[in-house]
Amino acid sequence: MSKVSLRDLAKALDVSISTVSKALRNSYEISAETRDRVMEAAREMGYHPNPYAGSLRHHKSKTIALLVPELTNNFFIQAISGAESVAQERDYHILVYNTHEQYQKEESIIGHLGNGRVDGVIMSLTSETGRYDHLNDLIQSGVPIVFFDRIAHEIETAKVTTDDFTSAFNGTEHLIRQGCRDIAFLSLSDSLSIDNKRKQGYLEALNKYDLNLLPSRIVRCEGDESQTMARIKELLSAEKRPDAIFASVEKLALSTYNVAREIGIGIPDQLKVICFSNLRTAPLLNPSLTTITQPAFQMGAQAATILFKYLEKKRPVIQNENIILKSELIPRESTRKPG
Amino acid sequence: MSKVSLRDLAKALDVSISTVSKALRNSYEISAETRDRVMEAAREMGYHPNPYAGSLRHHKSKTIALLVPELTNNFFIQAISGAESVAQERDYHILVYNTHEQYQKEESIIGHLGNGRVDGVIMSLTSETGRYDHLNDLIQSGVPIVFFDRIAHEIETAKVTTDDFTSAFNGTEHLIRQGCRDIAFLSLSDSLSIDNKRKQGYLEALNKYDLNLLPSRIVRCEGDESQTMARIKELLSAEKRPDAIFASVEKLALSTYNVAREIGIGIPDQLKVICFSNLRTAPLLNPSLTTITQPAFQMGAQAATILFKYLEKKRPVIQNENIILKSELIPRESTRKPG
DNA sequence: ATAAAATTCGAAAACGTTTGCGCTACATTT
DNA sequence: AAATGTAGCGCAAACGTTTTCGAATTTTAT
Repeated sequence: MSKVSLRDLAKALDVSISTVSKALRNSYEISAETRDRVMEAAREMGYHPNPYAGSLRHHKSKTIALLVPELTNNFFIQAISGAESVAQERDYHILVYNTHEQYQKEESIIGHLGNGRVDGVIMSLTSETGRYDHLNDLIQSGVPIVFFDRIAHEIETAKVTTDDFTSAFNGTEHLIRQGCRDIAFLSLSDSLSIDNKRKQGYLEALNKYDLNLLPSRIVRCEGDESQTMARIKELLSAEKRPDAIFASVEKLALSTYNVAREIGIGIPDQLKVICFSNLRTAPLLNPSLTTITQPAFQMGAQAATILFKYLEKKRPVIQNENIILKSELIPRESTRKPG
Repeated sequence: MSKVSLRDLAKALDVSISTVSKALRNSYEISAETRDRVMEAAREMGYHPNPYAGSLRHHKSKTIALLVPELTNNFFIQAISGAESVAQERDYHILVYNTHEQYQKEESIIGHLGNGRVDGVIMSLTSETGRYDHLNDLIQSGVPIVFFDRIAHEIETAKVTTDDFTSAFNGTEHLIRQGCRDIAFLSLSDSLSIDNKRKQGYLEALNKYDLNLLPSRIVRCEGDESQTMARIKELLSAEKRPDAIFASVEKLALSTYNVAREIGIGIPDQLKVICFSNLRTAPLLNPSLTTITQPAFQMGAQAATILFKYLEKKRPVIQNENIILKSELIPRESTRKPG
């Protein structure tokens, strides 16, 4: 019942270990007769090869790591799900790590990955991550990385993102067309690639329509839920408050909903809200939420596909490549024009 | 830059491999001086031990597997997150697998886990799972399993669940007190432990209040989104439709919302809805959704804690144990009494 | 018939660790 | 001065595979 090794099989069949090994891998060196005997015995005794012995021999683990800054997040979960589905097809295993938006954790986890534990890494950066030595070291040690969404431009490898600039531009333009003239932008972190792209798209749209910007309209929301709620409440309680909110990420929009409800601001009449989001319940919210929805599942699947393509090579060095998928702007009640 | 092994260190320092190994593990056999030299060199040359070599030696992988029937599901994600957080504390690694509600996948994945790849397993069953041979085999081969939520009563091990019967009873009672007299129950699968417990709690409440049950009021919703939508639409379009829906799982409640909106049934006035759910946006829905919320994060964390407790032992055989955590009924608009 | 070639298998090294044991110096005890 | 003890280190086996190479046997060719 317990572990059965090649040696056990060999002993039971009175052949050598190497014969058993070869028979199981269908080597031409082994006669059909012995092969069948071995196969039969292997099934019967419930033999499963020890994966780590093989890994040791081949310097391949058939395992990849997936690092995300948050687990309880619809976007990242869908991305993980996408990567998982293509990994499952290829009989790869996935180690999942939560970096909790902390650079220190990211660095520590990456440090545990460079010694053969995984063949490759798919990841999205922490909002704190500003230096990339740990990542370069990992790549130098022969473990390729594919980034998705929150990428490091500085590193030469494949990156799967969405058209953040254009989407943010379109989203902002949408707000303007719905009559907004004073749009605030809720951002997560200054060091985040996507956040900056989105901010620039937002600014570009303001520029196109000659809307001038108060510096206080760009609000960085770091910290936990209560802290961001406080920042948003401050913004919305001011005597001249914005007439729209562009939230860079989903949770900031939800916080906005909560604050608006708390201090009695009506959406969309007094405040319009749009955000990047993969919330399945966006259509069911009160009011239903206008979203820019990223193809999260496809992003994860794409990242995995690229990684596996390179893993098949002998020395996998991933070429610089930018895969940019399109997000979809879905207008709903939260940005409805009055009347 | 690339892989550096004990051998490389030994060569560089002109000592034996075993000296290096012992020095790094702070063995008393090694002098403080050489220990420091070794440590220094290890840091300098960027040595990280190959985990699989150690696994091979120790028959321990410092890795556990997590099997869930769905990934894009708030409950399971929170549970995974809980397990991940305690695993990270103890420097364990987590392999995540999605069984996609398919028995065949569950069986196949479990088959890949019995050969030393993982030290233990935390899992929730597929809605298809009716036989448990694969799980018993795994346990027999020395890999302990801890179940959470969707458990197998037939297997002697630790199981982390919630008070499904009581919660369902209370939820149903809540509906009755809000004036409902014809409550339908939306179920996922007949073979699922939790589903049956919940159904029984529901029936018990009907019984207590002498409400007799039409058989057509228990609706099994298998298949994909469109199929369950069809079943629900059928239920709600009948000339005598129920005045409340108790959804066994979150997604059935959301489907109910969609159907109600589609065919113009007002919640809560014409139909009240309650469900088991870990949706963070439940308070923001239109109308806000009354939920029975399971302590998903804690369930995952508990399951992991128990597993690790046993993994520290030499021969980890987990004793039969039922940990039952309490869910919380949170009344909201979707079950509000008229007037 | 013998030589050559093909078939089938086993011995052993290797992957990178850990660890029990033995060996060498030297220090300490009688 | 001999006997014993100890500190510090290296040898080698082991974990479970895969794979190269050579040995043994059988088949085929001459």
